[in-house]
Amino acid sequence: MAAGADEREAEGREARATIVDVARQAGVSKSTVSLVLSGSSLVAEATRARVSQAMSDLGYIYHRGAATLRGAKSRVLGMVINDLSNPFFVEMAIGIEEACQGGAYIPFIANTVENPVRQLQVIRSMREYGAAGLALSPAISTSALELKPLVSEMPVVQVMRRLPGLRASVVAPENRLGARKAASHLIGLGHRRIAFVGGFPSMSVREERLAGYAEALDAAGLPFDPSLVVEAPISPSGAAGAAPQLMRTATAALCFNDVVAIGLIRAFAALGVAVGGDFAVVGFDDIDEARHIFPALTSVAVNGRALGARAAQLLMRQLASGDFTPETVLSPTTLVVRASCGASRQSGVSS
Amino acid sequence: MAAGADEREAEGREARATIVDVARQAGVSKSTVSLVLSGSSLVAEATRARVSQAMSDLGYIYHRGAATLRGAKSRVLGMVINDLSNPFFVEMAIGIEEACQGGAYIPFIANTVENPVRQLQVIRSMREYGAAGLALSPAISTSALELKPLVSEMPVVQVMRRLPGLRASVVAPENRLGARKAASHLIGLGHRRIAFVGGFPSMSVREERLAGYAEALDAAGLPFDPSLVVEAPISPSGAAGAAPQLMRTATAALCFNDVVAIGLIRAFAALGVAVGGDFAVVGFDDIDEARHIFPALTSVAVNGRALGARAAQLLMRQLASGDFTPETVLSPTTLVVRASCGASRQSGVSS
DNA sequence: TTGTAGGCGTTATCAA
DNA sequence: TTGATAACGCCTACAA
Repeated sequence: MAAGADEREAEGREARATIVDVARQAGVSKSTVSLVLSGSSLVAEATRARVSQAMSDLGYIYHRGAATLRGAKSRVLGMVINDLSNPFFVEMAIGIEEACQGGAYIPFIANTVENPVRQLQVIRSMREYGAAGLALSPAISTSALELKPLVSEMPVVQVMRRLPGLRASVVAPENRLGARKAASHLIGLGHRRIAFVGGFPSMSVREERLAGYAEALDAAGLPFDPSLVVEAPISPSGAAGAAPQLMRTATAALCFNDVVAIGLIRAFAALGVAVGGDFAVVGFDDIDEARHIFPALTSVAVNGRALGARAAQLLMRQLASGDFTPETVLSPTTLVVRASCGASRQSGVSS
Repeated sequence: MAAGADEREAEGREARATIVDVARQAGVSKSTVSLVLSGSSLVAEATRARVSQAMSDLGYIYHRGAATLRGAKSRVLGMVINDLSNPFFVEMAIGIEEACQGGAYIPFIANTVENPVRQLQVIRSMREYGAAGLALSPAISTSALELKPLVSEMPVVQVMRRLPGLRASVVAPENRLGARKAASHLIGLGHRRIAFVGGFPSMSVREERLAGYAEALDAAGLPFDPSLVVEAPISPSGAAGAAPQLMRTATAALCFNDVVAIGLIRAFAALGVAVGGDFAVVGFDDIDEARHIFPALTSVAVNGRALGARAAQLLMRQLASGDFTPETVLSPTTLVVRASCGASRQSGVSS
């Protein structure tokens, strides 16, 4: 008895123990071990204990590949995130993780670094390994066409960003409304030449925020001046390049997001422009640093953690029901006013 | 012919296509398809093209579970990270990812949120899914004993932190030397009551940095005063609690890391203490924000990205050679002097 | 409550 | 250069 185990211990590098080994060690059949593994109530308590003991004696590791082959359900969710160096997406990822823990799913993260090719690889890998579903924050200039065959028959929730051609759920903030609120606030403070800074035309989130910006101008009877819409990479340094131009052509900037806004504030500081006084800056997302930078950044709060949690919940609900019909969830935003927009000017302006 | 495919298209929810389906569609045997999949040069170019066409026609997805069952090697590396909300570990993760791309491995990240139980789950999952190796930055108060059986027969590289009882490679910065340099710098600036702030005794990294701090005091003939060693959670708010006490008992603080140091600077700002003037603060890691906070933070630079890259390279080398003998790699640190330590005091002090 | 007998999709071995 | 066949470890019947 237990000859297999002895053999194994004799050799240096032992082969992975299987349920057959465990069964032999515990003196039961492999079916019984399988029942123990699946937590069935059909097994006698004493038997279960013996089997568990055998498993830890042998260092048994469940072989999920074999299990999914036979049709078992996977408890793994893939999180495909475009840019983990942006704290907002880290918050979102943490929100997804927290929600998964409650639902007994286990999320694996992959960071695509805004690289569509890498994103393709990563999603393919996750499918190959049998992920049950996908939470996807697509990389910039992702092709929905390329993604489609990879994600068929699998529940996918797009978080934050959305791909126009992809038939999949969406969980996103109300970008248009949020941007409109922010721009209206700036207009209310007396600004007439307000720039929109950051991002590139292909980005859906930017289109939405830009639309809100345009709406606010329109509602106030202000002209939409294309020269005030400044494209720039979504990075602190990306915004810096735009600063010299902005200080000449505008009195305020609504930034694509906080990363851009923070870059702009730093660039202005270097140029000797007093943000909050000479120039108003508003961001989007309200990441943690917005509170701490000087001057504190006025921003449209999105709550990435809640957004991620909602996405995970939707995903798990679809997994549980087996109904993958796409849904769209928009979550509201709040304008958080701080010093960077020079709210103190308000009285002066309204006079 | 191709009846299976027709059937499939007739039904709504089709089953996953297998190599048998592909073989039928391409008019070859499944062995040939397998050869194409593994990139064998034995297959005629025309055959390969036909098979590839069939695969994309059917939306074929490789079933890695079945493959590993049969003994194929996995190209997945597990990255188990303790805290992604600390930018330093994000940098480290990005470094690992970048290095993996070069080596054709694909890394999946799991964030354990400093929770050893979750860490156990996550590592178990990665093993179950057949990860080839593990880059592990252990959660606080991880039990090496519990981890051991989970990671046997698998190459593991510990990054940044190390578990005393675990027989696995280590890639870490020279914490002791770095802390010693930082403390010596403060002593050189004339400080005599220097606190060490943040972390808890069980953490290996803290022990090393604390040792360097003690060495510097000793070398300068200063006493080691346990009341100046302040425990605190590794978070911005954790350090804040210590601030009132510190402003009474010390003139400088060497912080466990930048997150703590930044929290301390903010707390001091709220208390009206001028950091860099009344009080000197030094951090560790040199995260991006250290440059940008006011006053700019003096910090011991670690270069998380390089650290991560080195860990990944070590892991991939071990995977390639099959020799998992533990190695230890220590990478040097640099003290980056900025305003928060009040370097301007230097002349005054040396006089 | 436990045991027996396939079969899942893939790869390796051998034969053609 | 390609095809047939036997595992791999697990799960689901069904039988005992």
